Amino acid sequence: MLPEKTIKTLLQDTAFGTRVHIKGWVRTFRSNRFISISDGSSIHQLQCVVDYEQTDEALLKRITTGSCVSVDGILTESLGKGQRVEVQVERIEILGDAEADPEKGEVYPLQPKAHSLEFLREKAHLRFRTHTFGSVFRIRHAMTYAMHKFFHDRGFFNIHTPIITGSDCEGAGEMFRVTTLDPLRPPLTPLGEVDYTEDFFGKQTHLTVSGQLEAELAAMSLSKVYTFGPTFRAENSNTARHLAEFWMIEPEVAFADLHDNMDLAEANLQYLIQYALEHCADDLQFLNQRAIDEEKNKKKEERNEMTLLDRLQFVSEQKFERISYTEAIEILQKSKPHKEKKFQYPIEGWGADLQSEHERYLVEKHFKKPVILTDYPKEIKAFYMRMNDDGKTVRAMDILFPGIGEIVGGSQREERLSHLLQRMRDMQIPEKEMWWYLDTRKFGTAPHAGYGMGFERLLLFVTGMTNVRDVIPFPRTPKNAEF
RNA sequence: UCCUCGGUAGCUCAGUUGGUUAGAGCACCUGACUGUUAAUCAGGGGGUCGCUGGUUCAAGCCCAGCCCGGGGAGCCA
Repeated sequence: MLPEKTIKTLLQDTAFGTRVHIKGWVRTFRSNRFISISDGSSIHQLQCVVDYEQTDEALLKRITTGSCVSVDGILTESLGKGQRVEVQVERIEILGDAEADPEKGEVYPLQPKAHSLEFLREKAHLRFRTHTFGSVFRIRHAMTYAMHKFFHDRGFFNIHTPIITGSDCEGAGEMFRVTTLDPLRPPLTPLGEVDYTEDFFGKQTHLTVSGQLEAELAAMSLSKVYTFGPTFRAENSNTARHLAEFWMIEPEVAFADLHDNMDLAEANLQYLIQYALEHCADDLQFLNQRAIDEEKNKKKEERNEMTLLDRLQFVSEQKFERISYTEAIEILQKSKPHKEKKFQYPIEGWGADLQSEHERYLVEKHFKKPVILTDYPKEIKAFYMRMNDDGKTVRAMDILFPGIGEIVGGSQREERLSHLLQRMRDMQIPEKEMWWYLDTRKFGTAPHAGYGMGFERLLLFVTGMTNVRDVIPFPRTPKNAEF
């Protein structure tokens, strides 16, 4: 039977003397008397006090770290320090042993001590049971909820864009193929090529790399829409910021220009951070302390100037700096590291894409706050971004966060058919396959704008974790699809 | 994919210029203790030193190739 109250609510309870029932997993068992139990409802455990003299010794032996127990007892004010309430155990039942004897079976791998994140990544099926990952995934949930709430409260409609896509020109990198053909003996055309007309969908299909183009279609009627779904990139990226399967939020707004777009994205980010500060205080407090402890092992120059909580507070209040790409190049050319030739990649001048180190300089050294870069050269941006009157730049915007880099990438979209067609020809995007996208520009086209926000990158910032593989339950990266 | 650092007990790590039987803390087992907070104390078991090959009288240590992981870069969210 499901317990009436979670440990989270019991820890707040003042009904001392009442009988309570809890179920959960043992974190530690101290002094043959104190069982620290977690049910995941909060970062905190409930201490259950067992009378070892009145309890069967064989049963006590089975109360080990990781085992699952059911407890009936009396809620009391704690006699010891360190916790407000505890439960005097009347009856304890082992629901699931966590075998502790190596001769009988495998040892439960999680000990009541700090494990490395790399080790826990290989034990992703069990890492939910640690403080850190419990906190991370409670926060991940809160951010999912707050994301929907943010858009819902502003009159947006959530659109489920397809995960399997028939177009391979979404313009955002390598795609995973989706097929039911026999890989060893695919049907062939007379020319000896694979005959995809025989495939499940009658054409080549892939996993989506973005829901943007479909979201644009919906925005041309529902005005304000957003997607929040999984996204797939078959890039051989091996970094702390990239996943082959990640979650992305893509709002698309009719009648919005680039400024509206920046305002929305800034409000979006600040709302989520404030929501976390307000609703995830316990978990953030834990992660804050965890980060402080971690920093102690680092060199002075690699340490953060602010704690996690300070950073969240700061970013939720500060206006983001907004500058154009052109201004950014000027700042970089006047910068100390440029003059002293400290950049690994020299500033090539106007037109070149910014390197990570340049973005980091702008965000972490020059402005010391989130920066929105706008109006990039058209050559380094996607075909659907709206051309400026100068004919050289497009209405793009990237939001750069300290320690993370690009957290949002967006633009005002090119709504003028002739301009769009010109760009597609320049960049060799096949018009034929994009007929449905071009139709929106033929029939009642409207100015509109949108952006993509990397959910895991947002979570990096909110939780203070430093690798996206540690903010998604089961990370998919090159050479790793375990669990 | 490139650069770089690493892989030694279940975990975290030490292991000197190549040299006898490869160590510590935690975990585990046995016992003691019992209002603890990652409980404490005593004792015990536990190793294909990532894999393959090479150099050498002798390799955890040197060399080559491969596998895996971290950090950085590129691609981007």
